[in-house]
Amino acid sequence: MKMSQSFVKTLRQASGEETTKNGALLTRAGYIHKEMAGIYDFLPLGLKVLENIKNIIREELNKIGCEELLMSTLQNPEPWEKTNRFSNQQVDIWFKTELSSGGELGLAPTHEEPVTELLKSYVKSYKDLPIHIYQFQTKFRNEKRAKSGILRSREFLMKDLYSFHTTPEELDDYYNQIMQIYQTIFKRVGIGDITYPTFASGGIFSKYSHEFQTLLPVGEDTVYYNEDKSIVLNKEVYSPEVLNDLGVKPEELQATTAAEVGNIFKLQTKFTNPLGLKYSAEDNTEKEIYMGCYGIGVSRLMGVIAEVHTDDKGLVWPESVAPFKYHLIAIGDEGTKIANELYEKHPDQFLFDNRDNLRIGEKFADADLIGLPYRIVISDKTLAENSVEITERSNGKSKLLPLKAFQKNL
RNA sequence: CUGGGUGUGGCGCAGUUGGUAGCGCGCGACUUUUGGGAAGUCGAGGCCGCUGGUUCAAGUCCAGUCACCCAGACCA
Repeated sequence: MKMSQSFVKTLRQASGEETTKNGALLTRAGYIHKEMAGIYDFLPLGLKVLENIKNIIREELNKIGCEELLMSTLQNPEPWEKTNRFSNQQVDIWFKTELSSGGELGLAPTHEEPVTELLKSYVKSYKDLPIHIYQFQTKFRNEKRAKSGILRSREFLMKDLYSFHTTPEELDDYYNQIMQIYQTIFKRVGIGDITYPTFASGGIFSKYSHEFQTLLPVGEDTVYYNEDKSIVLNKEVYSPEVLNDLGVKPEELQATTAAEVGNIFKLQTKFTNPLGLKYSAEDNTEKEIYMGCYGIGVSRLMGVIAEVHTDDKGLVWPESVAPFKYHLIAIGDEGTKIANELYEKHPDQFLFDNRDNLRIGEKFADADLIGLPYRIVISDKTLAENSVEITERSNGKSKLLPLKAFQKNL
């Protein structure tokens, strides 16, 4: 991407409305733009980060045979009425709209009902199970208080996976498998060391669900954790009974704030029964289907990664999710010529700051702010040694690399 | 939703006892600069969130309303 051709500009100061690092830095660096409270646009760089995160999740889920689909956002009230989740009294975060003919519609806050309803058309026999399907989809939740940049939005991107099984044991196995996969995903996007599976309330059908909590000052949950035993539990389930269950004593736990980046539930038959999703077993009797759901807030995850990976100069993206690997800057006529050639050969690898008439300091400052893993400078100085200068964003260390060797590795 | 705070050029802010709006940055043109956010000259840009009221006169006072921020509550 050539910066001269992008409509996006970096900002020296973020709007005072953004009080968190993720909100302020992502805005200043041109990744996101706020429309309203909790409603954001993802600009070209921000979209690339989202896509990188999505691809990591996709790779991991596809490895274990999950199928991706894309369901509708507009919701028919009927299935939701069967589980008593369409009324504003029961679920107070609905955005609702209507057909021109007057019928009421909802904008999906989650997808348990429609996905269960969908499968009624396809699941008949034990031979059709298990099923694991997921999507990346925009969800709408009318939060009373959106806040913290893109950590708590009213419109956000979510990965939601649903699994359907013939037995509770099979659901348990699958749930445990997802627990592992999630940890791989969070590791790959660069927050593995501070993200923990966390005991949280499991609703009526299972004692616990698991949240994936990233320990973070701006997080809105309080969790208790014990690093040695690798135990983390949400404040909402903190009780003598639960501590006993988990085998920890109160004095072994430390309280801290955390941001929830994922949540997995064993739903059992909570949705399949009321919606009438059943299957015929080998003996031709009708049987219940056991369901699980597994979410990752993708746009929130981007915010959490941004919140964690920063320094006083700006963002410091992990290479796995960075919008580009290299931030390319040329100095002088010859440097510009070589940089252009390099860019034309590998346009996907570089964010090329080819803006005219900008002082070099400004370009460096923007490179730091935008936070790509490596900054490449090509100038008369480096070309005198047939080299480029490569600087790691994470530690600021620079070295010269022979131009040919650098090109070879692209 | 409760409590507190804030809405004034693109961004950050100032605006006194009511008298017709200003600063910094940014933006445009030109000149000189060019390895860490340059300097000069000239210039553009504002229904002071919105609606109503008081007044000869409202950014300023009053009422209503919308939006935004913070804390809390909520988060299936």
